[in-house]
Amino acid sequence: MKDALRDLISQALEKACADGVLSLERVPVAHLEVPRDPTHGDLASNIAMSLAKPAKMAPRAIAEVICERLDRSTDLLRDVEIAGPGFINFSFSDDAWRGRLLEIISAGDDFGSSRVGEGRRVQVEFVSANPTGPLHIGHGRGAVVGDALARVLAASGYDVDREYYVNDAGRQMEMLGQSVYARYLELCGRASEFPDEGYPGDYVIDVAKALRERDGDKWADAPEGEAVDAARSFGGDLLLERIRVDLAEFGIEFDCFTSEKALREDGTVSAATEELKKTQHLYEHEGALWFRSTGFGDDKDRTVVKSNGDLTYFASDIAYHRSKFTRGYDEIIDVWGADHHGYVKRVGAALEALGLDSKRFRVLLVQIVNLTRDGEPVRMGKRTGEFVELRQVVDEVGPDLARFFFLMRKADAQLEFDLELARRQTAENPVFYVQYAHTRIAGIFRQAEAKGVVLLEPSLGVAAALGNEDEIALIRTLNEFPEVVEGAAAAYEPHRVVFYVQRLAGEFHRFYTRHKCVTDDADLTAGRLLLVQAVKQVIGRALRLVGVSAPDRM
RNA sequence: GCCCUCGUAGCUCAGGUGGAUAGAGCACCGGCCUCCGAAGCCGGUUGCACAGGUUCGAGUCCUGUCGAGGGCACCA
Repeated sequence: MKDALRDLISQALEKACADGVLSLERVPVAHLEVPRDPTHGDLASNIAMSLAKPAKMAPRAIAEVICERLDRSTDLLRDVEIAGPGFINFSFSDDAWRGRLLEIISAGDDFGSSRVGEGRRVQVEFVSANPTGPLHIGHGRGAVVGDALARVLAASGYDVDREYYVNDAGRQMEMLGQSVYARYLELCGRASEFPDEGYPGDYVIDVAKALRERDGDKWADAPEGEAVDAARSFGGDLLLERIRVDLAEFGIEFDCFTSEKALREDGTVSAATEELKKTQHLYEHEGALWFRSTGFGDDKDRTVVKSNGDLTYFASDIAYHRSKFTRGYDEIIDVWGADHHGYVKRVGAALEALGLDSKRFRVLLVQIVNLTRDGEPVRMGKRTGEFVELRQVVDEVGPDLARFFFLMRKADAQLEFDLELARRQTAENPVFYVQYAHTRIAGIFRQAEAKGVVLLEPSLGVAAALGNEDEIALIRTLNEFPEVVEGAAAAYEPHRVVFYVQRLAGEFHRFYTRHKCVTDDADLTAGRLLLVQAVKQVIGRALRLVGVSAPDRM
């Protein structure tokens, strides 16, 4: 409908130019949007205002010119009016809306999908937590945002891959190895000294136990270096597996896990470093090799090769991101915790230095989750050993609530998660509000079936029974869905889908209390069933789009 | 000190890429089930941190001030 209207406006503008009442170098495409205030029609255009300057005419006069030349021979429009400083407000006819309802139903679960992505390959990298411990609630937020974003992009016609980057090389893993080794020695009844910077969490003991179960006491007498290596690789594998299971139970899966260690071992990192050396953006200082990231807007230059010859983590990062380009992705999205925001510039700088288009690289920063219990902050951190694991939270409140909750804010806003409140609200919360709308509609159909109502094939004739304000308003809201999804994809803001579905559910609940669907009037019943079927379809699709279930019974 | 993200109702948060009279939920008070599930609906009070600027028009863009959180390693 929007496209049809846009065409009508373009025609009117061209006609106006031909008539000589309007002089424009080129006819612009009208921008149409749904007005906040429903009394301002179904769609509003500000085109007259934006043309005021180039056409050297008063906005309202331009609006007049357009309206006079608008083709009204079709039954698309019911009303057109000029309002305020020069808005043109369009109202569609009820017939047009009923026709739209049928289109929505026949599109089925494809309604909401689009092809704006044009099949472009996009990679979403998210979670990417070090396999040095279980996931905590902050990772959960990143996981949910990344997953929902991937789903929204896929629905918008992108070819999406989900990737997890495993930082399994470097110091953190070394500390894990030493920590596990120390616990292992304790279990074997040997003297051990727990490393100062080690991981104190109890899970490390579990890992040590598992190692001992597999290998017995053999590492207790092995050279320490070898034993720590074994502990590290065993622990890393085990913890990564545990992360994978936790995420899978949360409904999140990845297409690909890329190992930093593998990138180092197969020469990807050194190759990227060599490549960078050719660019003149590296220089030597005090025995180390530096990247001149300040040349690309960074605060300070960054080390790539330490003076002892080791490659830094940054070197791996450069190589890893370079590999994303060579793997043929058109767009690269990283979902990072906000505490890593300092790295955005330097990675972008490195890509640019390598001659890659850093505009195709985008970082979505997910802000910190402030965990509280009855308003009191809960301290977290692997270092202190006290933190709330993601799986505890998911077990406590369920995956649907956890997901929904994380998506009720935009990613770059800080979020407070109150465990006690979440637990208490389990019976009464926004997810159930939406899911309840879905089950209510399922209930309507159960009722209809019980009463022996025969469901009719969708047709204009059946839809003809619909026409009151609430019915048309509901269709109008349904119609907004594809644009919401498109907008969410374009802005990388999956939370928009969540807000939309809450609005739709609310509108349905209101409709439900005001109007009965299964009535004595067969025509009205058929029409209303058609309408609520569409509502159920869209709520279901929207919920699944953010990974939340849409049950028929609760 | 420099950088990043943010500042909207008592609290938690939206505000669709600059539009018309800024919205939800929670909380508080009062109503609504002989009728498709009351996990619902209806009614009631308050707000864009502050000061400039850009233009027909700013919660939205720019600058500054104040405030919150985070980041500023040859750590990962």
